[in-house]
Amino acid sequence: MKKKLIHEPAACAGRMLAIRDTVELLSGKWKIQIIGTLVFENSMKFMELKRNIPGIGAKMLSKELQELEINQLITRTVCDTKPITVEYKITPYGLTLEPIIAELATWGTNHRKHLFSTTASN
Amino acid sequence: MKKKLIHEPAACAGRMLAIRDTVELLSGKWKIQIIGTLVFENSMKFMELKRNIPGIGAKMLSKELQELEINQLITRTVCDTKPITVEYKITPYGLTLEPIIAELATWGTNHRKHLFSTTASN
DNA sequence: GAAACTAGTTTCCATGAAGAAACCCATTGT
DNA sequence: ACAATGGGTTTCTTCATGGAAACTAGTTTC
Repeated sequence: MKKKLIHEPAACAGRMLAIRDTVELLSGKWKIQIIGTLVFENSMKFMELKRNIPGIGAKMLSKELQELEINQLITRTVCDTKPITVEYKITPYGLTLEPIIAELATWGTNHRKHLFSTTASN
Repeated sequence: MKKKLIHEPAACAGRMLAIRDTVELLSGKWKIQIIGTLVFENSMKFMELKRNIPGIGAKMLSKELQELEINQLITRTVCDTKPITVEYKITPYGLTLEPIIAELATWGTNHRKHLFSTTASN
């Protein structure tokens, strides 16, 4: 039986390409936060999102949402309410990002503890 | 027994903070690629890294490596070879990023297939 | 009629990220 | 003497990111 080579050059290059692809799709200061929120809440209005993500401006939010919609990670639905509202919802495909978001969250949480324990000993 | 509330506001905000922390630590065009390479290869020289990450310039590489070192994700060791070489190595702490890198890689790989199957039907 | 709300778009501007190229230093090879 | 190699740093310049504020537009409330 041929031994599986972890460092097979082609596999390594392909892996790096895949990583680049993912990172590029989630590039920009806010996309991960938006996805993170929508993975959690499933669907939100424009203003709810704006309130939920402190610091983001309307322009940025609208731009990032457009890009996420283009990549089919979220859907945009105009609701026929009195003052018109727009609902942004995560797609099943967008939900496949959940493991990434979860890993980012748990790592960040542990990192906080790590910082505490190392700076406390100074 | 009290039911665990996923949407507990404090937990949600903390989770978003954790995500921001992680993303910020890995911000920049190249850090994830560098970490990805070092998680895979364990240790590399400066020039090896430069060759392995197509497109990166010396300035960027050096800057990103410094930042990663500050955050204790990698170590920098000057080797006493004839033309001096510097070895960059992932730390045990840096290795804890492996799950994130792995998720990014698998998602990116699946995304390629997803793109194929949707554009092929056009 | 004026103001407020939602959901943006547009314009203008400042900062910063990133690339290219030149340079530095030490050593080895020719 | 000169070029090459490894590991950078410095300078200069450009382009993209992103923020603030003003504006549009339809509907409802005062």
